[in-house]
Amino acid sequence: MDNFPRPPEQDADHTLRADPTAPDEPAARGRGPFDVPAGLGDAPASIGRMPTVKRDTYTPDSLLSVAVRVFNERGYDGTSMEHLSKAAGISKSSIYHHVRGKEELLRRAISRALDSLFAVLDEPAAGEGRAVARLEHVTRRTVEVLMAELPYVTLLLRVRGNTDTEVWAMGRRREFDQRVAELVKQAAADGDLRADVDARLATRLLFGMINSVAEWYRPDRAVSGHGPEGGDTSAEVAEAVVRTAFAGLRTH
Amino acid sequence: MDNFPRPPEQDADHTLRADPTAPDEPAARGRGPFDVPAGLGDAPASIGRMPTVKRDTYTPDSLLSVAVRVFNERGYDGTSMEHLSKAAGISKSSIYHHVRGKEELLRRAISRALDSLFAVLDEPAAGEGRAVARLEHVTRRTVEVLMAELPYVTLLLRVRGNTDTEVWAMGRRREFDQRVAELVKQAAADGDLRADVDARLATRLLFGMINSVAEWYRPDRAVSGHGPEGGDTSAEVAEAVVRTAFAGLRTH
DNA sequence: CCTTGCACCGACCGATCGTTCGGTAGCAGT
DNA sequence: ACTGCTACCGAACGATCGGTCGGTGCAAGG
Repeated sequence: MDNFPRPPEQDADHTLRADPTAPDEPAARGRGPFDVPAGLGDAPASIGRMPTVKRDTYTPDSLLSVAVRVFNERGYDGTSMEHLSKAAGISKSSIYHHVRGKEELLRRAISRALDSLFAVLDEPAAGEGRAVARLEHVTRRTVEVLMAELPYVTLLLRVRGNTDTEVWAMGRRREFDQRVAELVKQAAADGDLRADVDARLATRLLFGMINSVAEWYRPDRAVSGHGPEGGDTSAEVAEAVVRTAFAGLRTH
Repeated sequence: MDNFPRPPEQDADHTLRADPTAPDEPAARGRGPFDVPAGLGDAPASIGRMPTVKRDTYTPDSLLSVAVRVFNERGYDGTSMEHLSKAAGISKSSIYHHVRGKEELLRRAISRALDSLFAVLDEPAAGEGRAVARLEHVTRRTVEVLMAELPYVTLLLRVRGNTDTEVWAMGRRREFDQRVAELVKQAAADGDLRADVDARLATRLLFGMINSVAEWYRPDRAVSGHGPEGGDTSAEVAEAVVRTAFAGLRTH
């Protein structure tokens, strides 16, 4: 029905593995003093202490980036703390040194996504000019933010509402949606959008197109040069979404 | 970011409920001989036995319809056999009288979705005429099937690849996708689709729009009369998707 | 009346869940 | 040398997981 890359190479069975000591990812690790953890390199600019060299241990944020990757591969409910510890290369109990628990990881990730998305609505171009132009701007920028914060936004889009955190996330997401829906309604009132499709339905279809980018875009494949080989840059995809959504697939 | 109706009214906490005997849904049930199970009424035409009256106990299919509803509310991984037994109004062990286990329920549901979707590609109008017309037909019919088989297709769309069944489902779904992608490529070669958006990307955005219907459509709200109050019928939504995807949101 | 078989049950299984606890090695500051 | 702190560990917690087992009540067939 849709596109997606690899299934997460399969744990064979996901219950009762043959050799329970076999590591999932970052091979045995002697646990010597200076083993660099698995998923560093995307941590925020290290503050204080030794400024550049050595960045060794986990911070809540660097651990988060590992956790979010696993959440997206297996689903939040399908991810155990054991999975996270294997992926991070530290023991299960060590995770609790950095964060309160599994749900805090989810909350941090979703917060980050929501903050980035709401920031789009505060950009000047989202509040000035004709409604249809503001709507196009928000569409373009939302796609760009989605791609820049891909794993965090992806997690947000998949929330089901099973915990308090998830219910809160769904509520804030609905807020964002309604802000955009108002733009659509205004643009329709201006006569800039086709009248034969209801504004609420149009909003939903627009978001359907935008959000679907999270289903197939993989940043490692995007190395600028577009075309059938390399992936596309963020701006190129955003432009294609705007063109397709507003002008349609068909030639005229 | 998108639309959706209610979060599933919250179990408060989802671990360690205050009163472990409190039922989740179909109140206590004295377990008398003629308690009618929770989710009947959408079972296939009852074969054999007493033809009309009495339809009491579960069949694999009627149990499936209950299970799929819960799967969609809580997510597959977030649903325990205990959740299913509460929703069905029978004990956990009784479920195993009808199906082999949790994963068989998933497999049956996904099979049903895939069969319905692939059937669209075998319709005459999907193979005759100009590629762009065939593509429009497949788009329209896929939306209609998605709405008719909503819970089953929704489940398919959310599969993550954690088990063998899920990997198989993702593979078959990719097949469907590629069949449609070929139609897009052909229509682009005919000059009927805009040349400034790559065919692969166009396919993905088209599916993004189609599949997003599963995120917000709720059949109980669709009582024919369209407009701002009642929902829309299947054919009306499908028509709107085709119009929006092929002609775009903007007026010309 | 007796047997058969279906739909269902409570009790229980070992495994795994998220989380807690009591450590310990190594470094910085004094 | 001692203290305090950070980042980590293994072992274990009670709860819950998907699934199995040996029944039980009852309608239908003989």
